[in-house]
Amino acid sequence: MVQRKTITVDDEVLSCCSPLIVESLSEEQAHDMAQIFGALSDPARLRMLSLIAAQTEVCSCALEEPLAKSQPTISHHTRILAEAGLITGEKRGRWTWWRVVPERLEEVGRLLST
Amino acid sequence: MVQRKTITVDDEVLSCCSPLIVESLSEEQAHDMAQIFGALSDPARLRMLSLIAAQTEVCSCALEEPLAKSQPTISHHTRILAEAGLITGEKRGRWTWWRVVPERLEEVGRLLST
DNA sequence: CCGATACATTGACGTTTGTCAATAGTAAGG
DNA sequence: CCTTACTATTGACAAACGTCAATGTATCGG
Repeated sequence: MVQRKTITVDDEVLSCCSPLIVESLSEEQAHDMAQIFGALSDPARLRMLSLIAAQTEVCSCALEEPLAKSQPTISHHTRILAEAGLITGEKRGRWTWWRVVPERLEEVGRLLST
Repeated sequence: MVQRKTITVDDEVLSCCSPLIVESLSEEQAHDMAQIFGALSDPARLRMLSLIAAQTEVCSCALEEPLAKSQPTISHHTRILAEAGLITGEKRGRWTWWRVVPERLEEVGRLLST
């Protein structure tokens, strides 16, 4: 399933401390980090992320209304957040339940720390 | 000067702890945060940021070669990073010297911390 | 089975973004 | 001044992005 897939480059980028500050980024590292921050660079996705974080578990249907976006758009955004490893989706019955990945948020946050 | 301008919304977004996790984001907050993360969502800008961070002060002319981009493109990216408050430019003589704003990086990083 | 429900995928459209050539602005040196 | 050097701005163009209608897929209830 797409929602459970994590991009292949996480470990290389986030394993250590802060490659952004410590060393000069390679093109690959920069590309991978850009993808992660790109997932955070849209208002709808940020609000979506905070909505999911507010409750511990949210199904896609509960996002459509507060974000005022169509169902395909919601699905599109959850996919992008999931591919960045920021949320995980578990399909139970007809619903897909989303939750944030706190460790991942911490990791990304540490990218900006000295 | 454009390089010294900081966007007006910084305080509202970054003053407290972590609005992303704590509360549900307003459209304005989400828009402003998205702009900041958007500045970090490009490989060229990330490498540029790490190049500036590596040395303490860099002039634009020293970025053109390692990034392999044209001069207008470099100027474009420095502008975006500066408008996000991540770097500051000081014009001395003919050169514009860029440096990172560590506190700002910390602030942005804390947005992702719980 | 069949209809309904939740979600994903596809295709299309307008907008934004990254890029560079060309041009303009500004500061230093003769 | 006039020229040279560094940077910003403008305009143009292709690629990427956000959005939604239409369609597809899978799951539950009857």
